Amino acid sequence: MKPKSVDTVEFAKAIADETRQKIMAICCCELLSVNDIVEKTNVAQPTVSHHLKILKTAGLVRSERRGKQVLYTLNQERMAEGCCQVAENFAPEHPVELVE
Amino acid sequence: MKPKSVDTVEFAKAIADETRQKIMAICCCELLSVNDIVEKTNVAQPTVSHHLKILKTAGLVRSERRGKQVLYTLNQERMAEGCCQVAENFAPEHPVELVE
DNA sequence: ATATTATATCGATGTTCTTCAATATGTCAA
DNA sequence: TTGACATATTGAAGAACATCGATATAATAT
Repeated sequence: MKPKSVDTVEFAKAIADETRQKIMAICCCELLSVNDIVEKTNVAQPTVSHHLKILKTAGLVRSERRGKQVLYTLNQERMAEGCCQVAENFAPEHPVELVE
Repeated sequence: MKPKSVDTVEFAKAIADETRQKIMAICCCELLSVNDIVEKTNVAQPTVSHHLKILKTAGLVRSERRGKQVLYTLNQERMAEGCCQVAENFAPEHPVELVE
């Protein structure tokens, strides 16, 4: 069974911004609050929330409320799926696959 | 020694457009003239040239002049490298690799 | 209830991007 | 060298996007 299909345009658009890639890198292996991300990026809080929403809509971050805070973390599995789908579509002769 | 590094923001921006992905899909495994691409996409010729330039600047297509025509083809190797670099940066716990 | 803290939404502004008509450049044939 | 064809560039218009101040919503504690 194939993994859930990925909209490669939406995927690419979601990651096609420097600020978003900063955010993605920061919360790649960590569960961080919005304020943590604001402090680590020097980007205004509404801007961070805006980018998190885009990433969330694309399925690239998970979030959970912890008291007053909302914690975000990158969804690495979806990231890997997106990358594999792009490669499958546009580099069929250079196959790329998930390693177990 | 690591392969040539990829600017993941430039890579993502280059592929983050529906028209460009159409063009990429069309000339993925073929060497096509600009006019071929125009006909297959129903996009105006200047628009196609514009997108080809963006892809070329990002290193994602190769081109060669054949008489009056200029033939383009997708650079699958660079595509695969871009995908792997994105995965390496943003899905380190779900490693993705090029298969030989 | 009220104050405090954390995040989301709204609204405005400036920037970047896509698109295409018009035009320029390049290539070849007669 | 003139004409025809193929592609690239220019310039302009509109759409999409990033950014942030102001404000709304949500959760908690006192």
